Amino acid sequence: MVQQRLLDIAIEQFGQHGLEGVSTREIAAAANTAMSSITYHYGGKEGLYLAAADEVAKQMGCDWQIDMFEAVVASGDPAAAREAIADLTRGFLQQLQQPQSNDWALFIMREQLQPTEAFERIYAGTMGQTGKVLVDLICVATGVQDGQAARLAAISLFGQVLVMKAARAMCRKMLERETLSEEIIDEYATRVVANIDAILDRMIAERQEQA
Amino acid sequence: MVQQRLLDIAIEQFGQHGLEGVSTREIAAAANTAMSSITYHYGGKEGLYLAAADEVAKQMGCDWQIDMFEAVVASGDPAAAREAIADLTRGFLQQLQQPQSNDWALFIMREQLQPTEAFERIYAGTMGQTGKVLVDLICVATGVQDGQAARLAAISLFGQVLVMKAARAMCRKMLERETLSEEIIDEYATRVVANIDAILDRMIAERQEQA
DNA sequence: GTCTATACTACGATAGAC
DNA sequence: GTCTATCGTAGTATAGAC
Repeated sequence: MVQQRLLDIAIEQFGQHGLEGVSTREIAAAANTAMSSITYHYGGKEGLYLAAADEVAKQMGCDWQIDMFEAVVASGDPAAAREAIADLTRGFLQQLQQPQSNDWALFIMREQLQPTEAFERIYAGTMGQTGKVLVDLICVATGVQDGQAARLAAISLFGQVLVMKAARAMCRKMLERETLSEEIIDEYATRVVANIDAILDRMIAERQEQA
Repeated sequence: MVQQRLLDIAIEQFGQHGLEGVSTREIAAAANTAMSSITYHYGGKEGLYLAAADEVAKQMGCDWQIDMFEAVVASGDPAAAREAIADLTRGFLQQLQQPQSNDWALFIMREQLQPTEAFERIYAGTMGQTGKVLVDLICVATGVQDGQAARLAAISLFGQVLVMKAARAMCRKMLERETLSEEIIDEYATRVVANIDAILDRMIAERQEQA
């Protein structure tokens, strides 16, 4: 399928070099087709970019099932929620480590720095849903009612995962490694899960102090 | 000064659009000079880019004094180290919030995604030094001897700060705000400092368990 | 639907006037 | 030092053949 080939290569190339860093000729050549196919199927470079964003939103969350986490939220069980947060964290950290996530992760990072309409499309998909579930899980795990407090906490948890991808070059330097092996990532995941445990405990203590 | 104008605009433009996303003509025009000035002063586009990276490394850490934190490390006082980590966190979060950091922060983010020689230069400056001090402070604050454990912890702390800049578009969406006000950032800083406190306590407990 | 050929614009580098 | 002029290359879009 010419269209799927074009999309895959578009995500890879746009992610790596940005919208302006790639030529439609390059993308077409890599997809073994003529440049004018892009004009025909997507109306032009911009159209292909937005189509790639939709594809990113699709690929991003294909691995996990939000429903399971939503069920935990519905159950209202704090211990289960805490376990679910740890699972979500480990899963996301592992997904970010897999090479096939590189393409769409780069694409998203670029859109974070300079959001365009493409970011709206991506956030409307898996990203927004996952964020919402994480916030809800934090509320259940801590008993916190204040949505704002839970959202801020969710961001701080997410940051600990994100950093391994978003500041990967710095992490490599700090850890004095050429590549970040699976063992290192596992070690880091253990650290982050312990951190989250400590943070949730702290949030519960804060809530009880207030009362 | 033509050269300083070129550097400032280069950081801004290269940061926003990447090396290939800007033309030397645009940069020269924005600096009110001729394109050939870039060839003359920096040898070409590439030379200007590397010069911009050096300028970024300079601007990045101009605000704070590493020496002060190094003195705390030398003192070996755990309570002072903990306070220093909180100060460093708050300071960096505030610095990232200031609009003038946008230009060089974008430049660095781009280099994290696709490191070039420019990243080496930036890391060799403030970034590497700050990272090292943070690791040392964590060792002092927790009594942890294992450098690797401290480095992983440092990364998780840094991630909580970084996320507000690197995933700003997502944070805005999650917090349902068009702009991230100073109040929100203060609230977030309070959350992160409390998180760090809890994490350091947890690390001390882990160390005592091991013994 | 997919390709070739072509029109038009903008790029970076350089030479040379001042 | 800073400018203008120009060269060769590469970009997107489009028209038309098959």
